[in-house]
Amino acid sequence: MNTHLPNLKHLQYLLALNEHQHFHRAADACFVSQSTLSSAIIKLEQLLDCQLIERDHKSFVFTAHGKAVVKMAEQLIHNATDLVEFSRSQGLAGKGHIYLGCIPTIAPFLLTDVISASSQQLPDIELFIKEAPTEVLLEQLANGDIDIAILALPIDNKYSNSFKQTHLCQDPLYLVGDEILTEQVSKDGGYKNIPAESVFLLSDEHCLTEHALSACKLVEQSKINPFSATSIATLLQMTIHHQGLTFLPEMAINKGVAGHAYLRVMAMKGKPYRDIAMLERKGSLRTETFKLLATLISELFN
Amino acid sequence: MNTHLPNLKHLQYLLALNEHQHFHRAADACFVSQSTLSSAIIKLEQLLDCQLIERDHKSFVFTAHGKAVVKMAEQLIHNATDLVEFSRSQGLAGKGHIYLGCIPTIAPFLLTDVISASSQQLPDIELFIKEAPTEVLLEQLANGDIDIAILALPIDNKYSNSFKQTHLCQDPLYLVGDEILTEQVSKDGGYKNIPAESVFLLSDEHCLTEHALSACKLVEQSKINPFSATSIATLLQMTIHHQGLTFLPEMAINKGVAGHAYLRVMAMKGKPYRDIAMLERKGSLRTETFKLLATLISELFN
DNA sequence: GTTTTTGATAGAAAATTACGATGAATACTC
DNA sequence: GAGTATTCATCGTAATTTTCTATCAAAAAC
Repeated sequence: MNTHLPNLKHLQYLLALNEHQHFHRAADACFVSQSTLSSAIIKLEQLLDCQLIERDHKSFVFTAHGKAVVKMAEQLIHNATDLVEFSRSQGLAGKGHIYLGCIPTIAPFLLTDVISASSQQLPDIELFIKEAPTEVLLEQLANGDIDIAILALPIDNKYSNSFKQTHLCQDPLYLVGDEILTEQVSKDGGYKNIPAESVFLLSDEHCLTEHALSACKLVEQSKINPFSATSIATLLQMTIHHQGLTFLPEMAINKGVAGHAYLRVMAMKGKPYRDIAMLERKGSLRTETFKLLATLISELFN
Repeated sequence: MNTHLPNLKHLQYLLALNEHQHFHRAADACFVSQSTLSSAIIKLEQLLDCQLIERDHKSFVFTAHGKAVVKMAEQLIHNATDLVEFSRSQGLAGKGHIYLGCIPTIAPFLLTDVISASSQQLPDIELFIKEAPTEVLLEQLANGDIDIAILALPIDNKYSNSFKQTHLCQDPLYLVGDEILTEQVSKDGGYKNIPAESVFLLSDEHCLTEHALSACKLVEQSKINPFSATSIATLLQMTIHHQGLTFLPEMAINKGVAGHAYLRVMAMKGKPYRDIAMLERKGSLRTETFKLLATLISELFN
């Protein structure tokens, strides 16, 4: 807090004076009295400690410096107006920018559809996507880097009770992999007869791994291959190459990722699924807007 | 006059809040009370019609949009501060930008010296030069496009009594040209024995032409070549090529423009000269600054 | 010489901004 | 678990800033 800054309204008066070259007409254009405009200019000159116009009792001219100030003021007013107009559109339901975070095992299968549906049905909303694992998303949501997060439940985090959850859909998990192995598992109803290290999983920060393990009730650590993939694409490549098994969510399969001739896709016992939800901060006032987006996403999957 | 714009001070409060992430510390940094800052933020949110921060009674976070507003506000405050600081330096004696207009028969011989001397002796002044004929300069001076004009007296213009004149120097005129002709003129004390069309002049908008004619008392129109040059360089080329005569000011000759082997330079009868003066608007408050520049220029020529 | 135009000024009114005290909700301490 | 501290919001009042109305002074127009 150092220099005193001018009142933007007074700068607008200056611009009006420059435009109309006449105190009374400029004042009219600003819907204020002539004396208001006159004293505002004087005030500006005092604040800026320099002469903006030279008067000779009947008329006036802008000084060269006055003209330079006008140019700068125009820019300033323009930027300020931008800021206001930009903000105004943000508060209303169904409008504004939404910063949306999404976990990597959802993003590639959900977001293209969401973005195109949203640009159709919610044309006044602009989405800005960030992809990050659950823990990072929760952090970003808590500190305001993103407005909403789309991820798989449950979440368990120091912030989690300051978030509001909106359930979006259930996403079933499937067993995917080598034909012989998938049939073996199907016949046995378990994993005891498959070779060691034949189950491939994503790395630990992906919650999908957790879901898959709890869904298949795989307890023998030896069946799990020590390589851990960091993306579903890599996971599938590893599975194919080593003739192994893995678990994929339906939304990925629907997008054709398991379309490789070698792969078999098989429903699992107990029809396990993951719950996909949208999170927002409880303090947010844009619930209406976010609900519109949530409804749109739900409808895409039901 | 349309949208209401925010108070820049309030935007500064917002920036302080962003920086300190704490109402009380931010308020301290702005030298206001915590309640002032708190209500200023609320006021901003009302004006912008959106949520900038989300509070939960003990703490708060900036929304994604709040962060965007902070970025824009930073830019805005920065520009506003620039405007103020830029202006502040303008009013003081010996400081600021000076927009200086000069006629083309002075500019090339005076300004390089003036600029270098000024940057030495008046380092806080920055000169911006415009070159234009007298009539244009007077117009620009009157409407504030330039702060001061340097030109040859006398001036006679609808604005001229709203200008203040500062005499800078006397600039003697010399007869320049073909050896035989210059000696002829010198011997005769007049122009009756030189060939027709052997006197070369600048075009009419250059006041030097007027000065030259009144100085030499040349009445016979037939002696004047119908070609009229638009610059001293061209004038000299024409004079040399057609073995004619012309008139040049001392400041041009001192800069070596008449250094061509063929040319003779001869003082004229009655030692005619033009008066060089600096003009400013009577309404200007920067007289002190302009006087410093005038003194500097005078000293360069005395 | 009077009227009109134009910008400045003074004093009162209105609006805005700021302050101090208090309150509510939460976290911290012992 | 009661007491203390921290933190931001709120309320009423005070100070400041902005604006208005009316009037003035200078110059131009008629």
